[in-house]
Amino acid sequence: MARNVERDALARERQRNNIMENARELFALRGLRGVRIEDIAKAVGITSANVYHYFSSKENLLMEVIVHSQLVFGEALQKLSEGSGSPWEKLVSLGTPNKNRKSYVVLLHLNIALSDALPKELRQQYKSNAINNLKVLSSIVAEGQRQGQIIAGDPLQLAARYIVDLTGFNVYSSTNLYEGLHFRFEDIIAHLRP
Amino acid sequence: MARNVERDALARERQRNNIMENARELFALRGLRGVRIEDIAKAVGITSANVYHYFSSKENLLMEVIVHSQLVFGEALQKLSEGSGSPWEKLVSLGTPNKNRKSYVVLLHLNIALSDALPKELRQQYKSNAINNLKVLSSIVAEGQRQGQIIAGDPLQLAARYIVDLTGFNVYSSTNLYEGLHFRFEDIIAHLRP
Amino acid sequence: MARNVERDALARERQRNNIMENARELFALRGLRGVRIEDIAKAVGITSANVYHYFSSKENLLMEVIVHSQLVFGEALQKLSEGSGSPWEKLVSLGTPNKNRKSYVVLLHLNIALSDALPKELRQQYKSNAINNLKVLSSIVAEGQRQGQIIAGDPLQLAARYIVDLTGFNVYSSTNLYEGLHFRFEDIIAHLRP
Amino acid sequence: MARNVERDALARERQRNNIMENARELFALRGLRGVRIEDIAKAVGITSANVYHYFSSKENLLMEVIVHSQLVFGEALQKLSEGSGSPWEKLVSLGTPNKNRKSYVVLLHLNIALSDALPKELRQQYKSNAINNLKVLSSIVAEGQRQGQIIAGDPLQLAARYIVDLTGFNVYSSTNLYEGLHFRFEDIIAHLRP
DNA sequence: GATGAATGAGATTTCATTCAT
DNA sequence: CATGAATGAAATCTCATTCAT
Repeated sequence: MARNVERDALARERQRNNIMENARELFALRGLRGVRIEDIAKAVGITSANVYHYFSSKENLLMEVIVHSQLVFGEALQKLSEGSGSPWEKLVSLGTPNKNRKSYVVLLHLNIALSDALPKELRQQYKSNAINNLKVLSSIVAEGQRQGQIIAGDPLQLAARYIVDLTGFNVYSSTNLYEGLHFRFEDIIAHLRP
Repeated sequence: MARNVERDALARERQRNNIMENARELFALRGLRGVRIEDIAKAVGITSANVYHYFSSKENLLMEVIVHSQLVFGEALQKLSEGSGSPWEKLVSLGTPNKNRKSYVVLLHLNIALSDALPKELRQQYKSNAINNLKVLSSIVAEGQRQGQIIAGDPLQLAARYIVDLTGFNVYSSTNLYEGLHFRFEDIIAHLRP
Repeated sequence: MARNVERDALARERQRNNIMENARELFALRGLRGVRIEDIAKAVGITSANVYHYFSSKENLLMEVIVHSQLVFGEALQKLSEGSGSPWEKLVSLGTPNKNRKSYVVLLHLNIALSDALPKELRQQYKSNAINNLKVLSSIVAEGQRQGQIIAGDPLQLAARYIVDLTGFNVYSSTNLYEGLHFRFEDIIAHLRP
Repeated sequence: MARNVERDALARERQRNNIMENARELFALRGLRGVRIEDIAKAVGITSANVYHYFSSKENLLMEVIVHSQLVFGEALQKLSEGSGSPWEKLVSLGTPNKNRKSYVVLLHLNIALSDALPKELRQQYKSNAINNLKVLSSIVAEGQRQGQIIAGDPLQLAARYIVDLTGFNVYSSTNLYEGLHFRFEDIIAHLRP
């Protein structure tokens, strides 16, 4: 019995994540307001009504997606920071496309979309999380500097600069406007090397 | 009888542009679904119904805004290209915030938001216009190379790289996530200098 | 000066008729409510606004069209009744397609449409005009009976019966549903011959 | 889980028919533009919004009503054709007012009103269905001829002639213009008797 | 949990009508 | 007269959300 309860809770959590991931992708592609509950439901393969078994409202789903995305990103960042590999490799890997790359695009979009139309509170929380993430990033940068892989300068400022590059690279890559003209992320951030 | 056909046509065109410009700002920040026709109408100072005197639908308005924005950007670019001033100054000025900067952000947003859900035809047209614009940009780059202001390399590739930077800078600036950490565009593209 | 006034009045009257005729045709084809002022204006080759120089409202235009149509039909009927030609020929000619046939189709449609959604007053007036017209028709029938061209019976009832045939024939002809299966009106009303 | 798919499908179909039948009556009397979705919804006893759960647009609803009406008429005709009773009785019953009579009037109206402004495709389909129905009718006529109840002649042509009469009779009856002057359908088609 | 039906609130769109030129 | 612009009122349509099954 207890087993079933646990199993149910697990299944529920899995479905919640499933929904959030689909929602995140859609929010990323079409903007926070450009997505209908039904779009998300369809992507997941369930009905709109069923979404409400997992999230109390669209607003709530949106918030959870934002927070969750940031959390996931933050965790990945932390893990990356603590993991093995040289700082430079870490920085490169963050921007290099792979199966997880989409998440960053999403974050990106959310950033953008956030500039308007979102509860102050959430926006504030989002901002402070972002800054925390930036600090983790800056620690990688600092370590890179120590190892002579990164140019000198305020690590936080350099981390922000790195974000500019990451952003530009991701948007450029995902819009895919100029066919034939591609970049490797490591070239984009090459100017950070000494 | 008392009508002046030319004047009418001009007034109409002016009002269309007026609406498009207001719509652009709003679409840029909130996306198609995040903007009500009434929002646009209010921004212009007319009635919702009157918007339909100029555009057949919200969807159509968006399309026209996209094309129009690109056109305006292209013209500005062309004018800049032909104008006086050093190539480097031209490149810097394009990214430096001023009353027109928003337009570029918009272009950006539209690019992104609409990578999905855009009529193939328009997307194709958009792409080809974008490439034309890129060519103009590359001519500025080439001139810069001739004058020793820009590093060597394929001008088109460098122009694309410039777009990456411009994009990153614009998004970073407009999201305004990390208060206190700002950049000047000329620093962002400094790596293009010899 | 007086000349000009007259001429103006005449021109005005002509334009009014022009509008009414176009309106009648459209009302006939699409129903009383299926026509927008702009449809009528377009058919005439003027603007919607200009229609209001001739008719105070759509409602008013509709009324005038109805009354006018009936009037025209009544006059034609009267003239036919008083004209030369045998009664049978007269009855045949009324239903036989020619450049004026459309009017009858219109009348027809109006009849139908009238069954709903029209001011009581107008409907009443329309009905009484219709009955007057029926009486004129019945006088032709009666004359036909005197001349041995029409079967015996109450002329009014026979006239009504004639209307049934005329209606059926006109609708059948104008819908043009069964290609290849056509009728001549005189065959439709052949049963009225002795 | 607690859902019964078959039952759901059936209920849906029933509700769709319910809406279509109510819509048909209204469209018949007032045409597409003369009927608001809310009128239909009210007649059915549901909300306007709910109508869109079953039909994608008012236009679409009209189309479906047209097709459906024809289908229903065709089925009734077929059943009548195969049923017991003499051919003559069958022909008479089709035109004799009863709870279903309105449907035919509707068909009529739609025919007329839509001769204009109807998608070519639908119009074509409508025509071919109409001809099929006419053939069924002609089989009744032919049987009537065999039994000596109908005059000689091409059954199809006679069936078409019957339609003229039916049309005229229905329109005449439903407009109700000449009070006191009524007909029985069997008298209208008496000329088809030998 | 999952679904289809149903809804209220709100956004888009239409249209008869007015008005300044 | 004639027109294009503008509008208010109303209709169409969308969508997040609830509910019975």
